[in-house]
Amino acid sequence: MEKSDALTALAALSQPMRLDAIRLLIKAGPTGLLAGDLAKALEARANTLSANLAVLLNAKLVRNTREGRGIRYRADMDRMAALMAYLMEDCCGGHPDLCRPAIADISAC
Amino acid sequence: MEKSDALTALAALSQPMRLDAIRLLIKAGPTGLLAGDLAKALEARANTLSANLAVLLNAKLVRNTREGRGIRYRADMDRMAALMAYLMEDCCGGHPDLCRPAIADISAC
DNA sequence: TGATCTTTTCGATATTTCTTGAAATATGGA
DNA sequence: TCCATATTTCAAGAAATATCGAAAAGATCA
Repeated sequence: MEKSDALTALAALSQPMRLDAIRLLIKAGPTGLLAGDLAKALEARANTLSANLAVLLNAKLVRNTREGRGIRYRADMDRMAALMAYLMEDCCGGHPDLCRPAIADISAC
Repeated sequence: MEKSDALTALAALSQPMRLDAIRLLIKAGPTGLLAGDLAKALEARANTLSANLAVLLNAKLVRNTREGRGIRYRADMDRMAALMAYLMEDCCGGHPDLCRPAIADISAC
């Protein structure tokens, strides 16, 4: 992951509604959630949530697919894992091998 | 970690100079870096860097100690690990046990 | 086709954040 | 004490971001 991608992802996550949204999507797992259900769960207006989901989409932290009238959102777990790997890169005082395996395991969730 | 702590940490990380700074500090390990050396490495003005380090301090992602005329900064690896754990909490579709061990390992770096 | 439901887009305003120059504070040495 | 070095604090202006109401776009069903 490149620096600009990490910055975009971190900025996307650093907003209350978006942080709640992605955690709900992560919790929901591969099934994901419809935008409308997410709006209900978050007690958010449809247009505000839509704007925030667009930010998460732009950061590639979520993906969406149309499903009848609704649109289903899913968290991109690989991207989340890549972000965390970027943050911890070169940790352990120049001995990254001590950290990498642990980080790799997260992407297997 | 609570939601407000995670938001503060993510906002702190989502800025170019601060992201570079914490990664350098993580790379530097327990020794950390003097503010002045960090400023040179980042080619940043002292006051701008100081403002950004204050944001990282407020987020508790770094700590500082005076050392003669200089001030030494160190990354708080426990806090970084806690942030990542918060992000991945309840992942794996309600079976967090699959993820927790991997995340716990990161804090051992 | 027309009615309805779901979601997004647009335009405006309010708030927050970033950077900078100037000044202040703290430490160590002559 | 006086001076130089290192870092922070303050105030202000520019830029980015969040939210809202209104309206538009896409999809389904009678």
